[in-house]
Amino acid sequence: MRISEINNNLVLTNIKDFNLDNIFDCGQCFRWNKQNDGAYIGVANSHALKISQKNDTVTLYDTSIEDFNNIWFNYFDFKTNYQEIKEILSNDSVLKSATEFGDGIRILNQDLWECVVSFIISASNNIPRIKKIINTLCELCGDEINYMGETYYSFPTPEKIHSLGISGIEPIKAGFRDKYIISAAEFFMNDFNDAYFELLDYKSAKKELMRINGIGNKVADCILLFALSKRNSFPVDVWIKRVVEHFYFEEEQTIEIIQKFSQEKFGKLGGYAQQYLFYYAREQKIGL
DNA sequence: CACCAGGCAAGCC
DNA sequence: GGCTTGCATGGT
Repeated sequence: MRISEINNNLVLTNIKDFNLDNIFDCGQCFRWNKQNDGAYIGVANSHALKISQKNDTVTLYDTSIEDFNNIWFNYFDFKTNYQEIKEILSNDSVLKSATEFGDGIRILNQDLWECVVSFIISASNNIPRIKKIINTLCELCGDEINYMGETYYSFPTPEKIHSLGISGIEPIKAGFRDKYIISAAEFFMNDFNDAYFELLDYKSAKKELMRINGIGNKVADCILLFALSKRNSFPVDVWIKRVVEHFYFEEEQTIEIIQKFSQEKFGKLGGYAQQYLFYYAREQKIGL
């Protein structure tokens, strides 16, 4: 990767294993929106960003090299060698196809608190509505971010959300999940924070997360994978269940069996495998 | 009108 | 323990 600063934009050249459509459409994040010109605009870590790609050149608009180093380099997981991961996963014929299909997927390193709330909202919900609820929440009580002449909103703090209470967040129409969001905010105002979880391994971090009402097995695994760098985490949702059953089993299996099978099969690369499979299952219509 | 959506908790046995 | 059911809301 080579970085040059042109006007106020950062231009990254010779970028490998990186495709914005793959990254933003594989279901890991909810705050990026495609523009008419093909670029994406989103907010992460209280910073807005417009980003576009043409082949192996990626442009970050109106962004300083400091913000790239402090925020976006880690957010887009540039430290990880995806070529190597795909090579290893390709030993399995199904993953060979899935990694070719979702060639430019990367797992974003997302904010913990935002991830907790986002995946609480994801339960028994569909992706367009998850995005809408999160966006409304940010507009309701996030801080204004002025960027390229437009106003965007940061993800609200636990304190801010908690101060509104269940009735206060009613406008976001989260339905039965509203009480879970408020109780999660309490945890993050008291016992929980980033530093606390950094000390814990996969199993104990999962146990702690599941103390929160609204966080079960699958939601916890998503948070571990997307915000806590537990790349062995293999979240099993309905799509993953279908795709694993389709390729590796003759008939329907329980979630527990799917999860155990996949974790043993993919090991420390489980999270990457899960993302390639999820994208493959959803985008490549294979009769699932 | 049913049925479903990146599940979960509570209530049963 | 495992299994069933209700859950808010919006889209088909």
